[in-house]
Amino acid sequence: MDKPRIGDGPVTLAHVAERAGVSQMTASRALNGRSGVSAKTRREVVRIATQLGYRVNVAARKLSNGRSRIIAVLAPDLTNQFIGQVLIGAGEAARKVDYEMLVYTLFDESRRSHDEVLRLLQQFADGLIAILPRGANDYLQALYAANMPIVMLDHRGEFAALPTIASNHYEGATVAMRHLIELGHARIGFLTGPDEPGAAADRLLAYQHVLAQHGIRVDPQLISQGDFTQRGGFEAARRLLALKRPPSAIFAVNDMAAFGALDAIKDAGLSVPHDISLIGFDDIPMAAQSHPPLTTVRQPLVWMGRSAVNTLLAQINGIDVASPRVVLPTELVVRGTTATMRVRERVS
Amino acid sequence: MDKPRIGDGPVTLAHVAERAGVSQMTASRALNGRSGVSAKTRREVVRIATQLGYRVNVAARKLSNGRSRIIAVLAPDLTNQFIGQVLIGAGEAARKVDYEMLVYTLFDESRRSHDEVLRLLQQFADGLIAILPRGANDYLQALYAANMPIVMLDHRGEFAALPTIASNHYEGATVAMRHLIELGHARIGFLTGPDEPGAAADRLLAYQHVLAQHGIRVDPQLISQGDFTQRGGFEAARRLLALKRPPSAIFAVNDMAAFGALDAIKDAGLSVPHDISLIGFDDIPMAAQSHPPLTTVRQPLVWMGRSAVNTLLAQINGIDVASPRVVLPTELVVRGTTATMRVRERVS
DNA sequence: TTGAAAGCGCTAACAG
DNA sequence: CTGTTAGCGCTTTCAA
Repeated sequence: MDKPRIGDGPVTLAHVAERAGVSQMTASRALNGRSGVSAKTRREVVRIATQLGYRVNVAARKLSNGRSRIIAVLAPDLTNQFIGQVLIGAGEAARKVDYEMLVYTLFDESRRSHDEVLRLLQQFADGLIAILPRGANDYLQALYAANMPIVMLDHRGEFAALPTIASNHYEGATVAMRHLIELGHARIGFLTGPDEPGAAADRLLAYQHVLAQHGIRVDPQLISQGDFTQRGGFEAARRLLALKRPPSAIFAVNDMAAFGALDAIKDAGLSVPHDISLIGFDDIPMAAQSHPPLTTVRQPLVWMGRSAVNTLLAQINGIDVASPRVVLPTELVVRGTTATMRVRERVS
Repeated sequence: MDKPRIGDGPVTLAHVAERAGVSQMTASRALNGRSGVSAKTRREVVRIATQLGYRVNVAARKLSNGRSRIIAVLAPDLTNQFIGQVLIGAGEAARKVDYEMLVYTLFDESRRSHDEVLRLLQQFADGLIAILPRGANDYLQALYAANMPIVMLDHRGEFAALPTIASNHYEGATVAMRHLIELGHARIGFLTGPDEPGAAADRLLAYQHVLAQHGIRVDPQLISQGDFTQRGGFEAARRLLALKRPPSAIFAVNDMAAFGALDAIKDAGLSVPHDISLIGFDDIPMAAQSHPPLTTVRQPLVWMGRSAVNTLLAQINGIDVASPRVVLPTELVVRGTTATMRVRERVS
C-alpha cells in the first residue's frame, strides 16, 4: 500500500529518514553500511528504504561526494564485435561490485574536443576505460592530463605510464605460426593491416621470426597488405592466390580479414582447409559461426574488459596499481580452417 | 597564462562570475542564452568562460534543474552491427543539438531489476531510447510506468502507446520478393527466425502474400527455420538445399542468416548468384563486404536512430508527438547475390 | 550512536 | 538588467 506512486517523484533519503524517525545522516549511514549506527536502527532504516523502493540519486551523490559508482567507457566504434566483447566483460565486472557502466562513443562527425568529452565523463563517472581508435594520439595527451582514474585498452607508445590492459600478440601469433608449421606448411602467407606500429606489427614480427626459426625464408611476396576489414582481407588474399607459387596456408592479422580471405579462397575454387589452411586472430564470436568455423588466436576479450574494470577500481580506491601494463595470455583455438598440408597432387 | 591548471579542480560558474564581476545568476543567464542580460555583459561573461575553459557540471544542473542534456540508450547487445548503426544515427543527431548520448547495456548476468536500471537512467538522463531484446516484455511495463520521455525502437504489441520508430518490414520484404520473381524465380525458399510475432513475422507474411499474388503455391517445405544467426542460417539453408526440389532463390529473414546461407550454398558446391540467388534483410555494414556482396533490403538504421532522438527531444521539450509510431521506408539494395534464374541445364 | 549545519554547482523564483 | 535567496539530494564535518 505504501508503494511510491509514480508521479510523486522519486523517493529521497529525506522520505526514508522521516519515515524511520531518524535523521538523514543516520539513514545515510545505515544504507551505506557505515559504522556509527546501531544494528537495530540500521535494520529498520533498510527495511523502510526497501519498502519505499528508495535508490540513491547518483547525481546528488556525485555532487556531494565526488562518487557516483559509475564507470565510463570511451569507445570509438560500436559496430565491431571486438569491442562488444570487451564491454561484456567490463559491464559484468562493474555490476558485480555494484558499479554501473556507461558507454560514450566517439564519432568523427561530432565535433567534440577531447577536453569537452573528458570533462563530461568526469562529471558523472568515477573512472574511465579508454578504447582509442588507431591513430587517435591527440586524445592521449588529454587523457594523460585528465585528473581522473583511467585505464587504457591495448595502448602503448607515448604516455606509456597510462595503465593498460593488453594481450600477448607476439606470443599468440607465434603459437599460430607453429601450428601451421607443425601441420606441414612452409609456404605461409600473411595478411597485414595498415603499416603502423602496434598490435598488428607484433603479429607480423612473430610471423617473420617463427619462419626464420624454422629456416624458412621470409618471402616478401607472401606478405599482403589489408586493412583489418573483410573486404581488405579478400583483396589481400586474392593477391596471394594469384602468385605463381601461392601459399598453402594464410595467417590473417585479424578475424575479419580472415573472413575475407575465406571468401577469396572459396571464390578461387579452392577448399578450406583441404587446399589451403587459414588462421585468424581475435576470436570474435563470428569466428565460431563461419563455415568452416575459423581457427584463430583467442584474445581474452571478456577477460580484458573485466581486468580493465578491476584495475580501474583499484585506482579509484587509491590502491597503487602494481604494473601499469597488464598483458593477458592468448590461446590458439583450433577449429575447422586448418589441416595437414596435403601433398600437391595436381599437375601445375 | 590563465588556463586552469589541472589539479585546481574544474572551473565553476562561481569562478566565472567572480572573474567577470557579476553574480552567478547573471553568468548563468549569459552562458545559457537566456534573456535579461545586456549584450555587453553577456559578451564579457562568455569571453571569460571561454578563456577559463568553463563547462557546466551536468550533475549539478540535473540536480537543480532536472535537465542534463543527456539522452540515454538502453541496448541489449553491443556485438551486433544493427544496433551499432542505430547508435551512430542517434549519437549524431543528439550531438548536433548539443545533447550527449550515453549507452547502457543489458546483460543477462547482471541482476538488475528494471526499476533499478530505469531509475538510474532517469537520474542523469533527460530521456531514454529503448532497444529491447526480443521477449523482454517485462521491461515494457516498467518503461510504460516510468515517468520520463521514452522512445522505443521497433516495438509493437502491448503498450502500443509508447512512441516507436520502426521500419516497414512488410513493404521491404514485398519488394525483395518481387525482385526475385522478376528475375524469374518461382521456387523461393524463406529462412525464418524463431516463431514469434514481430518484424520477422511481417517479412514472412510478405513472402507468402507475394507468392500467392503471383499464383505460386506456398510450399511449407520451403520455409526453413533459423534464429537470426549465421549458424542458424547455415543450417536452415542446408535443409533447403537438401530438398528433392531445392529452391532457385532464398530470402533470408536477416543479413546474418543470409551469410550463413551463403556459406551453405558455397559448401554445396553451388555458386551465388549463378546457381542460387540470395537476398537478406537489414543491410548491416557487413552486407557490402561479403563476396559476392549481399543483395538485401535496407532498413534505414542510421535514420531510425536520428529519428528516435528527434522524437525524444520533442517529448522532452513538451511537444506532443503527433504519431506514436513512425514507420520509415525500406529500400532494396541490389548487389551481387541475385541474378536471373538460369534455365536448369543439369540433368537431375 | 545520533543529529545539525554547511556545502557540492547550479538554476528557479523572487526581489530590486 | 541584475542580484539575492533558497533548494535540488546527498554527504562531510563537527557537535552532542
